[in-house]
Amino acid sequence: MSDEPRALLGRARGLAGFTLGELAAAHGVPLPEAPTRSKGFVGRLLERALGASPTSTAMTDFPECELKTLPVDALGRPRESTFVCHVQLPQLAEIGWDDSRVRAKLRRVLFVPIETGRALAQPTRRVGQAFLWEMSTEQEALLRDDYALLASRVALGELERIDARWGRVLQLRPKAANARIRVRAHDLDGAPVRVLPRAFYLRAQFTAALLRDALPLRA
DNA sequence: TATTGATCATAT
DNA sequence: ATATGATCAATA
Repeated sequence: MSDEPRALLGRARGLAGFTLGELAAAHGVPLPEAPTRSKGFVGRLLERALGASPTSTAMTDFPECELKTLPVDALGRPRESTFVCHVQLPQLAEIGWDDSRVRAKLRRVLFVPIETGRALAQPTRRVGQAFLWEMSTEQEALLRDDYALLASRVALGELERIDARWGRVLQLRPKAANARIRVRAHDLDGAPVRVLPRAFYLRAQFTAALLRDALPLRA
């Protein structure tokens, strides 16, 4: 690998300790007024702070690295799952793990923890210690198994039986503006059907493990 | 309280 | 309509 990911990590670590308010001010970004209306704000702010091309058509935010903010509580535990990518339902059955978008996205990830919580107003939330993750053999085996399970059940026409409980580390959940949105898919006979869009997510328990491996607590 | 299913903003 | 950035809010 080039040293780009390392350089990026260094820059991300330089942001540790700053509040989102400070970061927004430094980049001339207005802070959203309603927290519920600002779901993607943190991610876009960090992209900007780290110089990712906002309109990158590439698979990942940076040539060799995907950027993900990670909301954590006061104890440093992830508060949410992590979105990976939409599922291409019509093609899922034909795309194996090795060629999947999930694997491409997760090849190398720069995680930036952000301390978040109901009691913490967005401008006062702080950036934590960023870390770089590349999946281990064991982690990839877990991801591959979950992907294979989900893909095979979809191929069997059982999409509607799949819920967020499936998968040990990788799950399939709705991903849409609302529950009435539909996308094209097809049933076992190849007949077109319209279904709620789904996406792959990493379970919070999984990213918690990544955090522990990367930033072990010290006494 | 942890997790699932639903939702919101922005851009192409 | 699709993709990326996610978090909200109802439920188990």
